[in-house]
Formats: sequence, structure tokens, C-alpha cells
Amino acid sequence: MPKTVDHHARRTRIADALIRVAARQGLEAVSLRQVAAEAGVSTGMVQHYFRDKNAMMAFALRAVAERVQDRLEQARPDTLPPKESVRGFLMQLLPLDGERAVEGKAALAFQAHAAVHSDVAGAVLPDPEPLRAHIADLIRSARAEGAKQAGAGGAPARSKVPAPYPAAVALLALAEGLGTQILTRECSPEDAVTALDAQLDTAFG
Amino acid sequence: MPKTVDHHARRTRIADALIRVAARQGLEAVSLRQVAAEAGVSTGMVQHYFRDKNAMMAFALRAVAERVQDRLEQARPDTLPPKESVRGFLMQLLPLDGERAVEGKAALAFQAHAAVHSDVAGAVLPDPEPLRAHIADLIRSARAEGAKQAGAGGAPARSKVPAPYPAAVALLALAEGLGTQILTRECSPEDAVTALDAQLDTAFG
DNA sequence: GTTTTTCCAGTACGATTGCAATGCAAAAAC
DNA sequence: GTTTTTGCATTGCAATCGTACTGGAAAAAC
Repeated sequence: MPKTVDHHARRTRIADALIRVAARQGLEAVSLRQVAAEAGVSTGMVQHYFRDKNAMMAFALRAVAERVQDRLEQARPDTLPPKESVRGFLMQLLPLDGERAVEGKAALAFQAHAAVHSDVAGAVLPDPEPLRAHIADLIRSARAEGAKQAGAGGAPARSKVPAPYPAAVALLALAEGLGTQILTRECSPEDAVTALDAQLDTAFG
Repeated sequence: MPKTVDHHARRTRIADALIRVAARQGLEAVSLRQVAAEAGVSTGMVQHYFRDKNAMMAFALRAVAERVQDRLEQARPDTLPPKESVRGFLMQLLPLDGERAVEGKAALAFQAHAAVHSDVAGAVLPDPEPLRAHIADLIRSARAEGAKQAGAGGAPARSKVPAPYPAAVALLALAEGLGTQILTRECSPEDAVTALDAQLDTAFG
């Protein structure tokens, strides 16, 4: 076998360039030549590693999704109490530094793309349900712990606290919504964190 | 003066076509020829009413924003109690029918566009602050009413209820996040409504 | 009637697009 | 050494892009 190279690494490098172009100028500016130039390679090489533009886009879409997933799993310190653990998750979803701003803008562009091309999105994007279920479980366990500490003679559980699963759905959707509002400058990062913390306070007992 | 036509109506008709194309195939597919074909007019006419493509895009961007704004003001029955009034607002932001799905997909595409071209977005998009302030006021008045009905000897206000302004920020961001999750099929409309209602229950005492 | 101004269809042009095809360097297989 | 397979640079092509431009129909002004 002749000259051997790491295909996945090459594809990832090209996908990185695509993400940077998308974050800087939008998906409309993503072309084979633009991406190749951003990656510092020739268009022929891009063509060598991706059958066509759609394949390149699908790979990049999956790459952003996996990067977010990696960040979430990396920020999973199971030693922390449930509430802090969930807070760690959700903060990772907010574009609070430059790196995540780039990823966030690219993710926003891909969201619009996914809403229109649901076929590729469905084939490439991960199922959001496990994460929701995990957060719902953390909420449940935290509330059980809180009820135990309140003692047997205490007041019954307060009404008006949302059920765990809707609360988990709301937390994730809220983080996503706040993230896009930060990117579009509709909301300051400080207000976003304040709103998210308030939401955490009500979701956990 | 020669043949007189309603410029604004013509522009709006073209912008409608642009929105439909963007909702169906994304902003990448928005070209002068595509939009003209969708509107059933010639590209020459599009050029006559818009100096260039950017002007057309900016007009369409403003058009979606105004349409959402109109829907919100139209669904403002001040006779209802505050909570129902806010619920009416937020439900209008969810893409629960075909018409709003089209608008929502276009709005999603424009959001990604606005995050990248913040100059045009800043010049065209309305300030989100008044709506947030209005919702925060409704929350305040509803809580004051609730406290009065609870009587003077009752328990003090429960802790862990978020301050009105962060609650308003959260409600709007949550509606936006749920809306995009519905469009990307990450979340069912039923779960979205459930999560939003739960959020309303906690925001209003 | 003529004139003038607006409205818009049509065409043309240079740039850019996605993609196919060609060709060659380099490294493993022999 | 030769052969063979892979990795990639380059070029070319048809299609589409945004935009400039031309020309004429139509209606108000005269």
C-alpha cells in the first residue's frame, strides 16, 4: 500500500476550515474553494476527501455536534451535587468565550440548514433524548434528597414546581435560546447567566 | 406623473417570495432569479425595486421581524389576566401551524445571517427590550395581586421564585429555543407547550 | 397630439460556483 | 530495478451568480 495518511484527520481539518468560514461569513460563503483556501489546501484535496459538497457539509455538521457532545462529557464532574453538575452542562452550551462563539455561530447556521434539509440532519445529528433524560434524573435525585432533609414533619412538597422531564426540556431549550440571543446581541451574557441560574433554582427544589 | 404603483406593496410581495424560498431551501438558495421566479415576476422588476441583493435581504429581514411584531400586538387581549396574556404572546412565537412554520424557518435562517452580519441586523431589527419590560411588568402585577389575595397573615413570599426581569428574559428565550427545537424536530410541539406552561406556572406566583 | 417620466422585460458580461477529468509524485509491493 | 496504488495539484466546463445596460410600453403632464 502506498502513501498512507490519516483520512479522518484530513477530513477534520477541512471541516474545521468550513466551520470557521461559516462562523465568519455564513453558510452562503461556504464553497469548495473558500474552504480549501481557509484550510490552506487545494480544492483537489478537498475533492479527494469528500465525494461532493453535501458530503463535506454533512461531515462538518456531525463534527460540530460531536464537539459539543465532547465538551459536555468532559464537563461532567460526577463528584459535584446534581444542581452544579447540570449548571456545568448548561454553561458549556452558552457561547461565553471566543472558541464557543465560533462554534455557536457555526451551529446556528447549521441549525437553519437542518431545519430545511431534515434528511441529512436526521441521519447525522445525535438523539437529544438521552441528555434530557439524564438531566431529568439529576433533578429527580436532587429533589428526593431535598425532601429527605426537610424532615418528616415538614410541609409537603410545594406546588407549582414543574415535573422533572418538562423542567429538563425547558433547561436545555432555554440554554439554546439564550445562546442564540447572545450571538445575535439581543441579550448580554450576564443577563443570560442570571436567567439560567434563576431557572436552575426553580427546577431544583 | 406616469404610471403609479404601490412601491411598498411590490417590495412586500417580493419579500414574501424571498421568505418562502428561504423557508423551503435556505438562504443559500436565495438569488435574484429564484426570488423573482417564486414571486412570478422578472428579475428586472426585482432590480427595479431593490438596489441590490443586500437591500432585498434587509427588507425581507425587517419584514419578518415586523410580521412577528404584528402578530404579538394583535394577540394582546388586555382583558385577560396577566398570565394568560403572556401565554398568548409566547404561543405566538412557537411555530405551531404551517404559516408560522414557514416564518419560523425563515426567521431561523435570518438569525444565523444576523449573527454573522451584525451591521445590517442592528440597523433593521427592533429592540427586544420593550417586550421584555412589558412581560416583566405583567409578572410583577400578577404577583402583587396574588400576594394580596393570600391575605395579611399568610406566609411570606416563597423563596426560589426568580425576579421578574430574569423571568421575562427566560420566558422569551425559552419560547425561542423551543421554537427552533420544534423546527429541527428535536422536540415535539406537545412537549414544547408543556415545558412552556410549566415555565409560566413558576414565573407567575 | 407631443413630451416626459416611471415601470419593467430582456440581454449581456465577468465572476464564481460544483464537479469531472487529467496528470504526476511518492510510497508500498514485487 | 519495475509495477501498482494512493494522494493530490491543476485545468476545464457548464451552470449560475449579481449587476449593468438597453429598449420599449404605458400613463400622467402639457
